[in-house]
Order: sequence, then C-alpha cells, then structure tokens
Amino acid sequence: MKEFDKKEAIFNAMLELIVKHGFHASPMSDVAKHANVAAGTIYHYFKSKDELICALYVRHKEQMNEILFKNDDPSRLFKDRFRIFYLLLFNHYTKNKNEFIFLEQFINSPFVNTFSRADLQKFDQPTYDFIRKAIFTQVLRDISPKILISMIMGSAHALIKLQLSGEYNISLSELETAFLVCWDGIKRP
Amino acid sequence: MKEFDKKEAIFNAMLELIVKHGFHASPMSDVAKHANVAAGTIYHYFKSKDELICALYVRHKEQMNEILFKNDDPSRLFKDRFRIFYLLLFNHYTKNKNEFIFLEQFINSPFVNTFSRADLQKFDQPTYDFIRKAIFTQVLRDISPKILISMIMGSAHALIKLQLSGEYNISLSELETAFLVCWDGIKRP
Amino acid sequence: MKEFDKKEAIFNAMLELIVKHGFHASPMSDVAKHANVAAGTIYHYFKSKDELICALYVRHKEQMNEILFKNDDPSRLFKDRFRIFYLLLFNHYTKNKNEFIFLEQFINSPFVNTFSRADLQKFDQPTYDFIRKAIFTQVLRDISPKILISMIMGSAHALIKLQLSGEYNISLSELETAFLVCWDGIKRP
Amino acid sequence: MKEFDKKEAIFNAMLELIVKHGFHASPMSDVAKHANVAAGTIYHYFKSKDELICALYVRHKEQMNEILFKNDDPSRLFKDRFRIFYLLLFNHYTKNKNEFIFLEQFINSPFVNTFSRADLQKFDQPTYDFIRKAIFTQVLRDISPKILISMIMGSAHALIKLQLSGEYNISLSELETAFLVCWDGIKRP
DNA sequence: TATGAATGAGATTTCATTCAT
DNA sequence: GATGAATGAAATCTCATTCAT
Repeated sequence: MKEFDKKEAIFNAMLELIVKHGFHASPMSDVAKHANVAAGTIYHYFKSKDELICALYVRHKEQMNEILFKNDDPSRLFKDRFRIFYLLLFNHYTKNKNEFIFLEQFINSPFVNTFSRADLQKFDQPTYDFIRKAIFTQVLRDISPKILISMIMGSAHALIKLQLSGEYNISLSELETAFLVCWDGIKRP
Repeated sequence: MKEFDKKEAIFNAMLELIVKHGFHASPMSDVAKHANVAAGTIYHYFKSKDELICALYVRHKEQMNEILFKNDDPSRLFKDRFRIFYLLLFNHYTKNKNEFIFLEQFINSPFVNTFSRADLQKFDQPTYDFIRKAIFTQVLRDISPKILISMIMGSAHALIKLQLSGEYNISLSELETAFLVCWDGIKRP
Repeated sequence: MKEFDKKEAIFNAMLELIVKHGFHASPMSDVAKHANVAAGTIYHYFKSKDELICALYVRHKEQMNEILFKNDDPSRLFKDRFRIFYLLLFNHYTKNKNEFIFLEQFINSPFVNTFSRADLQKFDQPTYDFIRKAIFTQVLRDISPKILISMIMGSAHALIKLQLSGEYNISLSELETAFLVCWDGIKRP
Repeated sequence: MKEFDKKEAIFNAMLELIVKHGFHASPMSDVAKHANVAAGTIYHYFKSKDELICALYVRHKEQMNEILFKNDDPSRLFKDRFRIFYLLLFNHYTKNKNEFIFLEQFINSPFVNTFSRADLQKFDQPTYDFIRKAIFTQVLRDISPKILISMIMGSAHALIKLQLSGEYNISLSELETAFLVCWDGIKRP
C-alpha cells in the first residue's frame, strides 16, 4: 500500500466516523481500525486529532472549489453560470452526504477557530470573486458581497440539509423554483 | 440558593462551555465549577450529560418561539409581520451570541438525532404554520413550505453568523435590504 | 480510608517504584496498583506525574530537615553537633534506602530544574545556616560555605552510597574514622 | 560519512538529549534526528536503547581513565600526583558538562544495575590501585580504600556539581583550598 | 549499510458517573 | 438535596523496534 493510500484511508475513516458520531465519540482507535492502519500510523501523517480534522476541512474546501469552478465559463450569461453553480452545489452535496455533514459540523464548531479569518477567507475566495464581479457589473443587487454570499450559501445549504434529512424529497422542478427564489432575491431589481 | 437557580446556573455554564470549547472538551467537572455546584448535583437535575445538552436545546427552542410569536398580530399585513419576525430573529441572536452558536452546533451534530423527526418538527411548528398560511393565502410563492422555511431560515442564520463573526458589520439599512432580498425571493411573483 | 492515607499511599508507591525501576519504567498505572487506588485518584491529588515526583522531593527534604535539626543544641560544642549531624545523616539513609536512592536520582535528573535555584536553596537553608555560623565563629576553615557544604555532603552521600551498595560494610569504628576524615578536612587548621 | 562518524554522532546525540531531558523523554527518534541518521540505523550499531546508554557509560569511563592516568608519574611525590588527579578531574568535567551530568544521572539510575559489581569495579580499577598503594605506603590514612575513594570522589564530584550549577563560581585559589580540605582529611595524620 | 514508514503495546491523562457522608 | 472524593474505562498520544526497500 502506498503512502497516498494510507493518508486517504485515514481521511475517509475520520470523515465517516465524525459524520456518524461527532467529533467527540470518534476515537482515534476507531479511525485506525476503519482505515486499516495502526493507531500510531495516523500520527505519522498528522500531529494530532485536531490537526487531522482541520486537514480534512482544508482538503474538502479545495476539492469543492475545484468542482464548482473548474468548468465555469465567464463568457456566458451570469444567470446561467450562477444556476450551474447552484445546481453543482446541490448535486455534489446531496450525492456526498458525508462531506456536507462534516462541513456543517466543522464550521459550526470551535474547531473553525483554529484558522485565522484570513485563512478562512482564502478558501472562499473563488466564490467571493464570482459574486463580487457580478455586483460590479450591475447584475446583482448593490449590496456587500459578503452579505449576498452569506444569504445565497445559507439558503442553499439549508436546502441541501432539507434534502439530506429525508424529511422531504425535493424534485427537479422544485429545485429550479428554489433557484428562482434565490435569484429573484439577489438580482438587481 | 433555590433549586431553580442551580438548574439555571447549570444550563448557563454548559451553554458557555459548549460555545467556547465544543461538546467534546466541555467536561461535567468544568460545568460544575462554572455553575458553582458540586459535580454530583448536576445529576440530580439531569440523568446524563447528553440529556443536559438536549434539555438545553429544548429550553432554547421554547424560549425562541415565545420571543418570535408572542406579539405576532395576524390581523396585520403579512409582509409586515414577516419583517418583524425577520428582525426579531436577527436582533435576538446578534444580542445572544452564545445561544446562536450553541443552536448551530447542536443542530449540526449527531446529538440532534436524539430527537425523533416528529419531536423536531414540533419545535418548528409555529414557524411552519406562520409560513404555510401565507402560502395558502397566496402571499408567498406556491412551493412546499418546508423548502421555503429552509431557505428563509438558512439565509437568515447565515446573515446572523456573518454579523457574529465580526468579519463584517451589517448596518440597519443593509439589514433592511437583506430583508428585501429574502422577501423578493419568497413572495408570490 | 482517609484522604491523608491515599495521598501517603501514592507517595510511597511512587517512591518504591522509582527506586526499583527509575522514573521511566514507573508507570502511573503501577503506582495506582501499588497504592491500592484507582488511576484517576492520583490525578485528584497531583496534576501530573511530574508534579507527583516533585512533590515527593519536597516532602522528603522537609522530613529530612526535621530529622537533622530538631534536636540540635546550639549550646554544645560544634564538633559534637556536627558529629551528630553526620551520624544522623548516615543512619537515616542507611535505614531508609529508598529515600536516599530516590533523592540521588532526583537531584541528578533534569526534574530538579523544575525548581528555581531559590527554591532549591530554601530546602538546604538549615544546613547552610548551620555551617555558615561555624565558619563565622572560626571553627571551620575560612572558605565559602557553599564549597564546604558541597564537599561535606558529597563525601557523606558517597559513603552512604557505598554502604547501601552492599559492596562494603562500614563498621561503627570506620564510620567514626570517616567522620574524622571529614572533620580534619574542614576544621580550621 | 564513515561508520565511525555515525556511531560517534549517535553517541553525542544521545548524550546531549539525556542531559537535557533525562533517559525518559529522550526518544530514539529524536536521537536519530540529532545524529542525522535514520532511526533504523541506530539499531545497526546498538541492539537497543538500553545498550546504547550503557555503551555510552563504558565509553565515558574508558576515556576518563585515559585522561586521569596517562600522564601519571609514579616516581613523583604522591601528594603532587594526587593534586594533579584532583585538578584534572575538576577541569575535565567543568569543561565537559554534558559528560558529567550524564555520568551522575547514569550511576544514580537503575541502569547501573545492568552491570555486575565486578564490571563496575573494573572501570574504577585504576583509581582504586592509585589510592590503595598510597595507603599501603603509609601516605594515606589506614582506612579501607573503598571508603577513602568514596569520600574523595564524592566530595570532588560535589564540588564539580557546584561549579556547573552556576550557583557559585569557584576560583583557582578556592580550588586549591578545596584540594587541601580533601588532602588534610585523607592524609595519614 | 542505510532508510524511514509502519507497527502496536503501553504510557499518561481525562472524564462521565457514582455513592458515602 | 448537595457534596466532591473516588472510580476505572477509555481517550489521546508516544516510542522502541522492525522490515521491506
């Protein structure tokens, strides 16, 4: 087994356990067992449990930015680009439940304070630039990009959470309507 | 010290510690210290740590519903009622940071699964009814209330989180704009 | 069992284990077993293993000062007082081997750096005063008390170590000669 | 890098770490890092950590005997030869602090029991012979050489420890006086 | 010889919970 | 009810040692 494999196995084991049981109640011994490595091996790759958890967050944010923006085509109409962004977000997380639940748990926990504000912003820079330009070109409401992004992401995540909860199954057409709810709120009136 | 006081002291100590350090890293012994009671005393009021945490959630939800709906006047225009609801939400949580952070941590953790789906819905019943009626009376978009509520609350909470993060200070006029972003999205077009 | 007993039991268990196996190789679990307490109980009395070890040193130094000086009679001839001091030292440690071995191990380990120089001097203050006065009254050589004390204690401890090693059994008359070796060296010529 | 260099590097790294942190708290991985070799390499030269530590002791004792006796001239007056021995001891250790601290730590730890009594005596044989002959020729007190050596070395080491502690700086003339303290004690009266 | 990733037993410490007072 | 000393299972993490390369 290659080094890469072990590190990945540890990441995946930790992700799964945190989602199932929370940060507390995800002992390193279980992570080791699920990853099929010795307990000590984890500490070869990560200094501590906290560092592993934070690395998991970083990894996720990087993967997500890749997914959301790799195919973005700035020459197209912003509304269309934004719709694709919105659907990619929804689709990825509804298909990768664990990543979403981990993310929500992480950013709402004191773990997030491990990072400086500047570090956190760095992870969200692509989204920030995406929205800021659209405000600048008068496509979106003239309001602080931070506010707009918060509201967009907040409602999108809430939607994803609803779908993942199993409490309600969102149809494709409802998703399109949800997109419009969002769009009608943020577009320049 | 009255019994009431001790229970309250325990609640508040636990709240503060969870906010500062997370569920993990908030030992009962610290809770006892902060509440100025003996460790054993906590177990007179709560069967276990988990039960205490869940009771804290229930207490919060009940208080919140009281705050949001006690002065609601169904005879007024829905848009105005909804605006007040929106502002109450924002104001309460930006003034009671700990409650908000605890809530977000709780509902994104596996602790929330302690409750059945029915129990959880019960806590949100007032909000659900509030929105459902407005859809029924054709004030709001004809879309599942669950979707609409998710999006409304998701974006509102994200806004509160932005304000609490200290990363950006939302002005009164920006708050009104944010309300319009929300309203323009959900109102029947 | 009273609190006092448990703390004492922990002290004694730790002493015995360190003497037998060294700081390393004296796990807290074994200390707990030997002291007949739960592992956690140790941490009720001491913050850490290091703190326990340091507390053991403090306890020993205090007991030793008590033993060496409680019956000292300043009205007697210094040579006689010093002889008693010398014999008390030898007798106590040859009868309490563990204390001696622990002490030697401790003061030659980096643990000793836990204490400031001032703290360490405090423990040796009675001996320092004892010797300093005798230099001042021209009984002992006119040399820095620190040097004199070092040499006295160094040779006395080496003698004790020889006896405890089992390599050689020092007779009473040899002990008296040893005392003279010391005395002839330090007395004002 | 030659084999010789690596072994030396390992010895020196171990010495430094033990002095700074003690036997416990000197992990082999750190030794490897300080010696600029891989962890596994240490095990080509030494069977185990314990063996490395013991080898370090043996190396030191052999070097020390070389230093103390290589220039000893039996045709000279014993008092002068002893004075040189005394000063060599003091000078070497005050200039090679780490060696001294390691030595003291080692001989006061249970590690020393790795060696049989006979082995230990072998290392001290040159000193033993040196003193025994002087007793036999009636220069020194007629007392067991073991006792005399213990007292000499004990007080000398204590003096070195005082100097190394930084607590007091021993001047050349004080060192000569200290020598006399020792000499007056041990010479045949 | 040399490497250093990997191991896993075992170390220290924590902490929810109990129970005698 | 209230206490807090005591428990001991379990958590995190360390580290001497091995072994495939």
